[in-house]
Amino acid sequence: MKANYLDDLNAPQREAVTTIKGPLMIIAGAGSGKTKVLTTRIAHLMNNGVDAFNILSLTFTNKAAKEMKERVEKILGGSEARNLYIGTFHSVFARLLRSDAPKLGYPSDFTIYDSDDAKSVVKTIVNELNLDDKHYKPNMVYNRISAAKNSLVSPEEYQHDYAIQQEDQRSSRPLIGKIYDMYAKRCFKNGAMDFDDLLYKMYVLLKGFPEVLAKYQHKFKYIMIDEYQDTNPAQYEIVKLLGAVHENICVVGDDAQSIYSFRGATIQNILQFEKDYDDVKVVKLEQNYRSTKSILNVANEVISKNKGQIEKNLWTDNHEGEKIKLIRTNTDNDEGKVVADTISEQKLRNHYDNKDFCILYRTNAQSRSFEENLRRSAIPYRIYGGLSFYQRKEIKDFIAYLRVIMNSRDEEAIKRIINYPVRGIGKTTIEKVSIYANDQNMTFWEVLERAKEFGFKGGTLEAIDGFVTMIQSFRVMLEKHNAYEVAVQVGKSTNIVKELFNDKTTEGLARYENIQELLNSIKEFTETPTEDGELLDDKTLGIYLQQITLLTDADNGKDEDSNVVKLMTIHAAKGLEFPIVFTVGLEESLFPSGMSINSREELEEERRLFYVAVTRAKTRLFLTYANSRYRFGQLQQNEPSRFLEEMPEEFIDRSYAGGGMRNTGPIGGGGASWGNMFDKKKAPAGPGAPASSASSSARPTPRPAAPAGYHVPSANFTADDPATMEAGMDVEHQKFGFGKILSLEGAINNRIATVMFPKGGGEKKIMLNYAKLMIVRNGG
DNA sequence: TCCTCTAAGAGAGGG
DNA sequence: TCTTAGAGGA
Repeated sequence: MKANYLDDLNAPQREAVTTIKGPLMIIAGAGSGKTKVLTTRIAHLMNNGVDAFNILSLTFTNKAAKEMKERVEKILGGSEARNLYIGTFHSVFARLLRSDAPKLGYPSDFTIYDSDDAKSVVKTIVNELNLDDKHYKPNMVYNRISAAKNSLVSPEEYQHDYAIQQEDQRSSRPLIGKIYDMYAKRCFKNGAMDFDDLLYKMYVLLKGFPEVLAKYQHKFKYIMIDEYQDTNPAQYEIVKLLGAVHENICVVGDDAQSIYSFRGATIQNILQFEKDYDDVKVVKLEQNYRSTKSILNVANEVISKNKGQIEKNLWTDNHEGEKIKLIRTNTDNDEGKVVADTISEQKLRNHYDNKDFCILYRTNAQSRSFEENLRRSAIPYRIYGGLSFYQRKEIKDFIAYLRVIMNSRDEEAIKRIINYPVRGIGKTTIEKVSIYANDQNMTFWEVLERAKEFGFKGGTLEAIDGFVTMIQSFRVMLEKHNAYEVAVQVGKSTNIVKELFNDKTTEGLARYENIQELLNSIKEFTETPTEDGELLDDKTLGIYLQQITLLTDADNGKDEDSNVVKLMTIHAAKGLEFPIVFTVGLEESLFPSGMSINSREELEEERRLFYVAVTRAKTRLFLTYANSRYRFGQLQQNEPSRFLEEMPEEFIDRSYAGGGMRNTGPIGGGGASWGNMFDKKKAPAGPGAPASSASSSARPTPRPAAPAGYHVPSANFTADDPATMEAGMDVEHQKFGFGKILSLEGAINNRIATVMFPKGGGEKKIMLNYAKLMIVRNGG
C-alpha cells in the first residue's frame, strides 16, 4: 500500500478518513473530493487492521460501486479489495437474500422483476378486479405500492392505516390497498421480488430472524453509505439494524443535491442523522476543486434560497473564470442552433474537444433540437438515458425465455413469450389459463403442463404442448450445458434469430444486432472468471439474469471516454463534471417543472436540481431559454425560469438575453463573431432593449401566419420603462397581446407585474426585466 | 388470431 | 411530436 496516502488530503478530508470508530457524517459539497475520501477511508480502515470481509460499502449505482472498487484496488494494490462488500443496496441485498430467501418462503433462485414486469402485474390485477385502468392507472398504482414498500408499510398495514386510506378515498381510489395485497401475493406465487422487495424483504428478514440479523451485524462491523441524502426509509432502517451493535456507520452526502424524492428518498435521513446516534462526528468537505469562483458563487447564491439546510460554505481556490452566459433565443430550434454553433466556436477558439461539452436538460423530450443541430454541424454526440439495452423489446423477449427456463413460476415472463414468435396461442387462451390457475390455485405453468386436462384441444392444445416441451428441453439441456449454449439453442429452436435475420428493415437489422450483442454478453459472462467471490462463485444462468436485471445502461460506460458531446438530463448528470456545460430550457413550467411548483418542498427540490446542473461545470457555463417552444405538438410561450432571477448579477453576462432578440449564432467567442450573430433582415429593436452592442439588432420574427392565440405586436411597439408602470394600466405584450396590469411587486429594478391578458391566456406574471410591456393607456 | 388504423396522453429514473 | 393502447376489420 502507498504509505503516504494521507498526504494528498486536505485537513477535513484527512479527518474524515482517519475517523474510524463511531457514527460519522461527511457532508461532501459538490466537487469536494467525495469519492477520494470514501476510497481512501476504506484503505485506511484496512491499513489499521480491519478485515476487508468486515467492511460493507453501499452505493446507489453500479457505476459508483465499480469506481469505488477500482480506486480502492489501486490504493491497496493487492487482491484484498476483492473481499470487500462494495455494491449497490439492491445488488448486495439480492445476494444476501439468495441464501436466506427460503426462510421467507421464496425460492433461492427467485426472479427479480424490473419495473416493467411489476407494472404489468399491477395491470393484470386491475383488470382482474374489473377496475377501470384509466382511473387506476397501473403506473400510478405501482408508484403507490412502491412508496408503501419504501416506507416499510405491509399490505395489511396499508389497508388499515387511517391516513393512507383517507388519502386513497380522497383520490377516489379506495382499492389500491386491495391491489397491493393481491400484487404482493401474486409476486410471491410467481417466486419473484421486485426492486423494492429487495429492500423490503431484507428488512423483514432482519426483523423477523434475530439469528440472521446477528450474523450480519457481526460480519459488517464497518458500514459506509454513499449519497445518503437519497436514501429512503427502508434503507435507513436496514442500515440502522445492521449497524446497531458496532455503530461504525459512516454516511456521506450533500443535502443540497437531494433530487430523488419522487422515488421515495427522504432528505430527512441526512438532516436528522445527528439525532439518530450519540456522539455523531460531522465533517464538512467545503473546498471545491472543480469549478471557477463565478460558477460556484452562482450555485451558492441560488441554493441559499432554500430553507432548512445543513449549514455549509462551499468555496474554491480556483480562479474567478468567465461570467456565466445567459442566452435567450426565440424558439427551441434556435436554442439548439445557438448551442451547436457555440460548441463549434469554442472548439475553434479555445481548443476544446467534443468530450468537454455537456448539454443538460430537465426532460428527455428536449434533446431533439440539440440532436438535429449537432448533426447538422457534424458534431458527434451521444445521448444518455432513455431506453436501456435491456429494456428493448427484443432483448426483453429473449431474456423472458431464459427467465422461464430458470423459474417456471415466472408468469410475467411466460406471458411475454408464450406467443412470441407467433405460435397461435392468443389472448383468449391466455385468459383461460389465467382463470384456471387462479381457480385451482396452481401456477400458470402448471396449467400449461396439464393443458389437456383443462379441456384445451385441437391446434391450441398442440401449440401449448409444443411450447411446454420446448421449454422443458431447454431445462434438460441446462443440466449439461452452460448458459451461453442454452441461449444459442433458444435462439435456434424458437426461430427468433432467423426471423430477425430475415427482416431486412433498418429496425429488423438493429434488432438482430442487439440479439447478437446479448448472446455475446452471455458468452462473455460464462467465460470470465467471477470477481465477486463468495456467493457468486458459479456462473449460472440465474446469476446472469440477476446481474443484468440489476444493471443499467449507465453502468456500461463503454463510451465513457469517447470524444463526443454528451446530452443528458440533469438527474443523470449527478456525480459527473464537464469543462463546459449548457443548461438549457430554463423556462417556467419546464424548469422548474410545472408539476413541481405547488409546494415549497417540490420547488426546493427543483432548485436543488438547478444547483446540481450549475455545479457540473468546471470552467464555462451557459444557461439558455427560449421565448417559445413546441411541446406536445403545440407552440408554447414560457416566461424565463424564476431561477434566473435568483442568480447574483455580478457573475452573469446577460448581454445575450435582451428583450426579444434573436440569438442564432455562436455565443461568447470573444466578440469577433458579432457580425454573423444576428439575422440582419430584422427590424430594429425598440428603445427597451438592453444597452449592449447587441441592442441595435433584432426582435422576434413576426410569424407569417399567426396561430390562434398568438399576438402579432403592433407596428409601433416599443417597450416602456418598467419603473413607470402602475396597476390599472392597459398594456401590450409582444406575445400575449393587450392586457391590464392588476398588480406590481418586487424591487424597482426587478419588478414583476401580474397582468390579465384576455386573449393571451389569462392572468400572467411578467418579469419586466425580461418581457417588455408597452403602455397603451394610463389607467385610473 | 392477426393486423392496421385512430386516439389519447405525455416527468425525472437507479436498481 | 411521438408513442402506445385499444378498437375493428380481414
